Amino acid sequence: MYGLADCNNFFVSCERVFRPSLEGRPVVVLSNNDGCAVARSNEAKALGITMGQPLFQFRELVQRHRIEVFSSNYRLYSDMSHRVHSTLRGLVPAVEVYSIDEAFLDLRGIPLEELTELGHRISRICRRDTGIPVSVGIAPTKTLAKVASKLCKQYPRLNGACLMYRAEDIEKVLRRFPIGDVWGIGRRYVKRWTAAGIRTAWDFVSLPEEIVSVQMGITGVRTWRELRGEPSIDFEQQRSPKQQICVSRSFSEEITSIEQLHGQLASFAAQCAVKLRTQRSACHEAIIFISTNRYRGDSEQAYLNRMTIFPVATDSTLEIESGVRAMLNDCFREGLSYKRAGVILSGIVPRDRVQGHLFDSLDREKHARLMSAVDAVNAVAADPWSPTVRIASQAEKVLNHSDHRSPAYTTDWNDLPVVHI
DNA sequence: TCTGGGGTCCTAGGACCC
DNA sequence: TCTGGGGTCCTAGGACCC
Repeated sequence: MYGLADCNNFFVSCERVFRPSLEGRPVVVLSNNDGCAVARSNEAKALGITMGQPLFQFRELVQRHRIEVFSSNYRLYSDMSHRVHSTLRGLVPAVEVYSIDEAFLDLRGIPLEELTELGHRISRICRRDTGIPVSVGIAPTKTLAKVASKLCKQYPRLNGACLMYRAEDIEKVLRRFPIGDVWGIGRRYVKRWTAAGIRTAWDFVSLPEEIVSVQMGITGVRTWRELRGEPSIDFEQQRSPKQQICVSRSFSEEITSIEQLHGQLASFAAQCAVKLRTQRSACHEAIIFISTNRYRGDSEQAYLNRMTIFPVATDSTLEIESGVRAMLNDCFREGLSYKRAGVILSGIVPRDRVQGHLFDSLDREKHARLMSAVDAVNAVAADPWSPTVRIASQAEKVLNHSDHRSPAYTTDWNDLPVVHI
């Protein structure tokens, strides 16, 4: 049996831990740049605010219902996420961290009759030790565990845990479960299946395997099998290193000068490099892209990008940034207004297995020593957007709105709150 | 006026190898 | 008229996830 522990309205719950007076009130957390709603309390959902809805579309609701609005505060959320995950590790044999607010639990070997109580215990202890409400779904496969955890949210009477394993119970649930809510079936497939009269998860599992295979390939067949109770998606305890690392942002204002754009891209490059070093990798490729505001119909649109190849895989901020600078000089077009840009690193290999190069002229030892010194100093400051030590081309100012940011309560003592009552 | 960011996996087709 | 067989690697695009 597998479990899925899913934090309820996670970002909102994080804010509520430190502002208990927000309990019972409508709360929304916004995406970067204060653009869209990315987390909503149940009260905010009830007011009709949808996932990903732009703030300007529901400003009036905010006023009318005194909705509490927050900019996203990832330092707080990722620290709270670590707390939840480590709490879970203390309660079950193995945990697969799936996302910032979800973890799969390996429950093989635990007697069936103990599972419901275990689920409730997990939910209770997470709440007690971290302040975060957690829904625990338990079922024979990961996909069904996901279904079960959704039921917890739908039915408060389940008290945070739902065990689902008897065939007749599963059928009863799947018959009422919209196909689009199934893990692995997204918008495109919903459209296709609905057009064919397949609306519920039960309709889907009742299809012959060949049809699913032809329409959706092997990934669809896995989902189909999982819904039928056959485990087909591996449980992966340790996280594999990322194969691609990206930092990108929309700017709060449009940028026209190459110098200003360079400052932002240099910051993105530096943050990418930190992520790369944190996972002890090096990269063979860097890509940049710059683009205009895609929502503006009244000006010229462009999406420009370049790639650089490093013959010897690198994790040096200096080397990556100089590649970024060259690419920007190459693709920048005068006269456009840029709204979004990003840096992507790929061709990622483990740092201790970097292939050397006969004609390499760089003193890699020296770069490595410098980078680890820089990382050590910046780790103390904790804020990736204003590091203590940075290369000169990095912008000092982030061109980003975050007008409703809460303090980084748990990680930064410079940021400690005034008193909230 | 205002519209997020960061990832993964699979497949088909082309280039290339012997 | 008839034109082999068996592979690998890479890339772009499409789907998905949170």
